[in-house]
Amino acid sequence: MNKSRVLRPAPDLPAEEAQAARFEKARLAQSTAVLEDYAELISDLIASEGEARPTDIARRLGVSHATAIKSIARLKREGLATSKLYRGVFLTPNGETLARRVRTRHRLVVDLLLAVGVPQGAAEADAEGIEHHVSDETLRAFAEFLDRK
Amino acid sequence: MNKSRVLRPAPDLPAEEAQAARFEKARLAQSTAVLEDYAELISDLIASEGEARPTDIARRLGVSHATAIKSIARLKREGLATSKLYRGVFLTPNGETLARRVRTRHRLVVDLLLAVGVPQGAAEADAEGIEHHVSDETLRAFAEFLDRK
DNA sequence: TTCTAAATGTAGCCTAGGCTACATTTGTTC
DNA sequence: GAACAAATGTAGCCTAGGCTACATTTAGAA
Ligand SMILES: [Mn+2]
Ligand SMILES: [Mn+2]
Ligand SMILES: [Mn+2]
Ligand SMILES: [Mn+2]
Repeated sequence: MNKSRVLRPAPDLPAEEAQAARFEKARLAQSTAVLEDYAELISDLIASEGEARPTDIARRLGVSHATAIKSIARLKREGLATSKLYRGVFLTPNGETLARRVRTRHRLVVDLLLAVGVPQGAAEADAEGIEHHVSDETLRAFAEFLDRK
Repeated sequence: MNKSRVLRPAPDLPAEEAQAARFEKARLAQSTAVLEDYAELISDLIASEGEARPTDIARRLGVSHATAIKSIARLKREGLATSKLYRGVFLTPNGETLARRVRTRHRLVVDLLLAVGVPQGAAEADAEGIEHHVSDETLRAFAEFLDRK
């Protein structure tokens, strides 16, 4: 055993666990970030183009089409999307629900950033990553803040 | 070729590229998030406990010690940390610089969230993920907003 | 109808970051 | 100084999400 463990006062265990819980939450959010971005994008493409094709999805995301197809496979596996061979991608009801939630959240995050004075370009760029870590509770606070303004 | 590509008006290419750039930026930020959290945590542990040991790092992060050791290996590979066999972990000058920057940013993000009305617990939890996606430009806007208040 | 380019799909490779199980070293205690 | 428990390190496995190269299918054009 390391001597320092004995000489040092016991660390604050609850605080340590709370910190670990925060990191775990961030890791969990990260693990669904890709699903969220795909759902939002597929929904956008269907709305604006009438269909969501793997190539278009890939180009918008800046990844290869092979990568996009692999992620679409995960979406299907998780019950968020469907597609038939050589046909476009569609969202299941669960996928649609996710897309709506994600789109709303994305917009609110951008609006909040703009409201506190972040320049347009930075707001739009940073929101793409930030959004996935904004909890419902935080989102509510953002909405209330924007209302008050 | 898909018929719809012909019938549909040409999509706005610059906008598509801009969107891809935003996603790419988010992916890049994600790829350094782990390094940032480790640097910040190692610095905190050295400050508060006098040393940063793999077991303590692992417990604070909520991962196994094997995972922590593997990530520490990456920190070393990237010139951010050093360690000798069975000894604790230390930050290189580059690692220290990173830790300082990350700690400052972390605090600013929490403060900004609190300032717009996010409850303490949610602010601290969400900040752990959000921080990695906050650009310098956005951070500056946060600082100015907090100053104005 | 046939040809051909684009889209789609598949295979196989890589890295990061999780994990468990096992081996080694250390340092305290007896 | 030996024994033991804790810490540290290693090995090997897994999944996600990147990539390139190649195969197949589609659908518009000739
Ligand atoms: Mn996003
Ligand atoms: Mn988004
Ligand atoms: Mn963090
Ligand atoms: Mn942090």
